[in-house]
Amino acid sequence: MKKNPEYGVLRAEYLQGCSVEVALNIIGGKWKGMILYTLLDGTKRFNELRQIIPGITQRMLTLQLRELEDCGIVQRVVYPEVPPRVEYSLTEFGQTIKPVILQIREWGSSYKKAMGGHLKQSNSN
Amino acid sequence: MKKNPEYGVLRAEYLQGCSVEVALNIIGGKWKGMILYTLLDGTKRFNELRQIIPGITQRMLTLQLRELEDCGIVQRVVYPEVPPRVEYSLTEFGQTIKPVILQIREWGSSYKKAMGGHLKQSNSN
DNA sequence: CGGAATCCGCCCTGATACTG
DNA sequence: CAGTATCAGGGCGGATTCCG
Repeated sequence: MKKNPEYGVLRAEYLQGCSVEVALNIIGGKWKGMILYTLLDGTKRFNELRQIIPGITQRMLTLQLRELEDCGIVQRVVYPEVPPRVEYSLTEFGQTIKPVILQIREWGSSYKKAMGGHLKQSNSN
Repeated sequence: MKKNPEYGVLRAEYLQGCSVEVALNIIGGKWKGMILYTLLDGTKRFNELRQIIPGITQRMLTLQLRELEDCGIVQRVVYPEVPPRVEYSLTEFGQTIKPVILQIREWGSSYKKAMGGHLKQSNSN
């Protein structure tokens, strides 16, 4: 999901595959979920996102935001100021992903609870 | 999520990160979603999965199933027959992922509907 | 039938430096 | 502040071969 150099254009590849694949192409990946989860909270500036999401590099944040923008999920607004200010937020359609992300989070939480005690201490070998 | 050579052991890395990341580590990736979606339907044999999931290679199916097994989401049952028969199914806890996958599919479906008409024909340039 | 093992290319990702 | 440019490495994933 990262070959077309033309930004701001919904690419056909985002619509390939069954519905499950289409959705996971958008919210899957290493950073997309966290970015979207962060944006559920409301509009965020670039460096805000960088601080909230642990471990993400500037490059990756930029690239992933571009893809989400291309998907029509995230909106990017540039304010012509000095120093520049860029704000990211969910688009109107992007808002519809909120219950999905929240349910994913809930399941992840229950998974941690269920599996937290099952960690083998055999890695002390 | 693919370095530990010891199978059948829940690895700590599956529990790292916030709940959203934990969940997406399990259902994200290129094939996991489709595999889980297929298994929602019930127990499947190895080659059944291979036929149902378009484009997956034997290697990838094996690797992804192993990871899902390590996560405690998928159960692998080997029948000592000739020729061998191996059946995969969701574990009891794995069943809890069903509403998540279904909601992901639903969102993907609405995404296709919403964006299907927005494809730029500008690639005819 | 259901794998395991090996080889290998590509691209994803990180690190670093530079810019408007 | 919010990027872009460039380079380098590692691992993801495909193709192929072999096995019980």
